[in-house]
Amino acid sequence: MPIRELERTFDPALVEGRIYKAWKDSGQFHARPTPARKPFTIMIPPPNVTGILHMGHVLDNTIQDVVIRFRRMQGWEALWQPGTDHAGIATQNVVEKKLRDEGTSRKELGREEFVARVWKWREEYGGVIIRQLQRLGASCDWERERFTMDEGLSSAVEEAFLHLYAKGLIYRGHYIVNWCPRCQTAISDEEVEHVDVEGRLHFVTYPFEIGGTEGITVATTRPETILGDVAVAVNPADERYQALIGKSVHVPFIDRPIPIIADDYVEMEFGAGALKVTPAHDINDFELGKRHHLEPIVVIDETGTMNAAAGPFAGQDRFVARKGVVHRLKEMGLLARVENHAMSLGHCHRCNTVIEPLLSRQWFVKMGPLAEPAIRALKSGRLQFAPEHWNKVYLNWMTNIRDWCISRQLWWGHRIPVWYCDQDATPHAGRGAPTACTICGGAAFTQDPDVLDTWFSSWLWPFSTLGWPERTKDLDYFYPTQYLTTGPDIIFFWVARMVMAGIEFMDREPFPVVYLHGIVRDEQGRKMSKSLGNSPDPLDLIDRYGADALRYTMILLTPSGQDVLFSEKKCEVGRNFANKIWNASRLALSHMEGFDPAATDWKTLPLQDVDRWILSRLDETVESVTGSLDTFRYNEAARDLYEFAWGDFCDWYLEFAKQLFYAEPGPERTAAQAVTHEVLATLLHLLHPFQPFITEELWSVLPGGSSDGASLLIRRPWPVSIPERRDDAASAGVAHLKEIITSIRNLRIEMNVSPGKNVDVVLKARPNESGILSRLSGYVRSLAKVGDLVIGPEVARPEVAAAAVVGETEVFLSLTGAIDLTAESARLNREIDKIEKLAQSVEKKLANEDFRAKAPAEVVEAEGERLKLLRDTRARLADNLAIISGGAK
RNA sequence: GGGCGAUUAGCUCAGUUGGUAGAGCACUCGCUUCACAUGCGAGGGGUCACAGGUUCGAGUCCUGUAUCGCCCACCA
Repeated sequence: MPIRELERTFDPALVEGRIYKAWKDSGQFHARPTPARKPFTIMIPPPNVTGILHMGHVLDNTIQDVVIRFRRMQGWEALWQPGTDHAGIATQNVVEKKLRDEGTSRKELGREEFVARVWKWREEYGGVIIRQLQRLGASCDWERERFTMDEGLSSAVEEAFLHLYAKGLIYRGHYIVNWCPRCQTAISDEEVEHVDVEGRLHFVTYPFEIGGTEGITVATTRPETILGDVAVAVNPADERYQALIGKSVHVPFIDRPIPIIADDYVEMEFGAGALKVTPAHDINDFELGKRHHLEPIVVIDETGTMNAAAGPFAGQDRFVARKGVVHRLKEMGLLARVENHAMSLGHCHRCNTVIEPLLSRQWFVKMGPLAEPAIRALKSGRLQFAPEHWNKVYLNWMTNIRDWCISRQLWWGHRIPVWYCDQDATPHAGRGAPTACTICGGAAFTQDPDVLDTWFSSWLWPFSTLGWPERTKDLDYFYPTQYLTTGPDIIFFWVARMVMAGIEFMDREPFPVVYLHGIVRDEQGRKMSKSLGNSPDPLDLIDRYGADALRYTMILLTPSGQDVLFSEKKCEVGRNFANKIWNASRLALSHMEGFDPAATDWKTLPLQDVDRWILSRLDETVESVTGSLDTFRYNEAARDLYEFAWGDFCDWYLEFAKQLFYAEPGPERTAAQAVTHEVLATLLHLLHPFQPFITEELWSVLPGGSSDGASLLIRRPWPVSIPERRDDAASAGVAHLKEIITSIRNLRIEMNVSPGKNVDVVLKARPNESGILSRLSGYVRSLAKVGDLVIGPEVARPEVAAAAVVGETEVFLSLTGAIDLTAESARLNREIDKIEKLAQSVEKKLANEDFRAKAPAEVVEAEGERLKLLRDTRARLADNLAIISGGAK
């Protein structure tokens, strides 16, 4: 193809849309049960339906797309299952905000109408993130897109609930839960984010007599909960309080008499050694209260406001009340002192409101029985994390697991499939209301108003998306999946729970391997967030740098499991690399006229040393990239490709090949075309998972490539290693050649030879190297701009010359005109010093008897060889120095 | 309180069985040479956090220390 048909600079905007359409139209993303092939299944971590693409998604989905394309090319029936998560709280919040802007509210609309509005919102905006993923190049099987509120997935949720209910693993009860006063719902322990804060520890005296100031002093960080106190507790072994145990004191403000009780739980050393007991608003106090049969008193309601039981503070916000309580205590002389106190405070994962521990009636899943087999799965090796230190994190959580609060006081979500008899409140679990109450025979029922935690649907994702509870063909074929990758932030929310669900409902772990990548941070190492404004918009980056560049940069930047410090400028690496590939292809294509890869007979092609060398390097690259992808070292694969494509193919091979490209047509020229074509074609295959758009585009214009649906690069086979291609002798020869060329270029600059001027060079080489160097002499001439070139074992040194030693070859740059002898001798002295230092360190090593005796023979031998070479090099350089010095007089 | 990760060139980071320390960016010098200035060529720059230990040999293995970061945890 004539080169003018490809733009001088790669422009992603011109190709991305067209290529993506070609993939989708060809149906190449669609996976179906194929008996002849093995399934390779990846489940997309379903993004929030409210979400917009952020850098974390970019990393996550790029890795997955690299993997799925790699496996697809390897011949697996590769399914990447996409979809979105209904995200109960997040979505409800978004729609509620919209209603507020419209001047109405959820409660005004009523439940049914509100849910209808959420669905409508989802129709309008829910697809944003899906379209964004497509722009990134994600090759999901979009025909299979699922949503956690779909009919099928909802049915799976009911099935799971009823199954666990029947087994006695779901129960309902009054417990202290994490309550978000803003979202006005209970949340699970995992949804609470603990933040270290500097709190205040208030030492409050509870008087023996009403109105008195003599009493027992307790320490508390939450003075407003004083109103709900039912006891003061001390340690039974604490001598200070022995006499007081069993006596009673009065709660300030409301003068309620409460007992002083003894319990081991109280730490004598902490605070005042005495603890106020508020069972309704503290998890520990709740347990303590149960042990001592104390009735909890609720003083804070579900909006975080003090209720009627809070006496004088009723109606105040909890934090306003705290200030008021402290102020009044001081006035009453009951505040002994206040200390600063470092503590950690729970916040709502969704809205960052301070969590209120609240006594309420909720549904729970009993986790112990589910965790046990999930622990065994890891210990037996059927499940592994990568990097493996996450195994410990998983095990630690699993072994200390607590029951899962699954009910949410929301309207958007899967409603709990339990109906209560209107007469006697007996609960009945089932699909739809029962016909008659099993206890009283009543026929009127009301469904539980609460919905289930969003993760109660997400944890079923690996099989619910494939049809469960129906035993579909897809489910049989594609479950279990082969691989999961996600961020460590959802290891408990999602990963661990999927393992438990997979084992419980499918009798099989959902995946054998979980790869956890790092978190994308900004350059200062801060987490990217909306409020900090430090998160670039990935779509904007795609517009400016291209999806290929963004993908490649993210992969290159992400070593296994480490966090990534991202900045926009780093996208330039990926962009420049894409452009390099583009231009190398332009060069190659401009010399392909008349070349037909199908007609290539490799057996008769007159391959040269440089051809054998680049084919060797290509084969090494195929092997290393495949190996790295197999072992989740994506950044290493990307780096190896970068080095091969840029450092070997572009910098050297294409420069070598130009010699023949511009030569007369003939077998040698055809060989150069064939090798260039082969290397480029293979390179495009290897790069395709990382840079799908540009590689697909170039493949479509490469001879033998095609853009028709059948031979899209996305469906081409992954290159395999061809060991016969390796040629160590040619590789060593070319390595030597490159060093010599570099050395001549260096001498030219050191000697101030102008870039445009030819120089004459003499290479004095060992007999065994003269042959290959002579064969390669044309490359020395063109790449180092050499005029006369003499090569041989017995060649004469030019009279006026700058010299260098490369391996066992002496390089002489003939300088006919003026030579700066001072500069040259200074340079030689520097070189000699460098060699001398190296030689001395090797000598010292070899002089060590222990080294000679204990190190492996081949290491000792290699060091010996090295010393010989160093000494030889030094001697030759010294000779030249002597000649220079002689000539200088 | 427990666990984990990090500490290598000015910056961001690679470095998988221990055997002569690497890349990109930045920097210096020189080049618009017929694929590419998103480029080409040649360079400078590192007691691999610190202290011990194992070893003929340690960035790499072991122990400890320091600093930073993350996760888990019911001392109010």
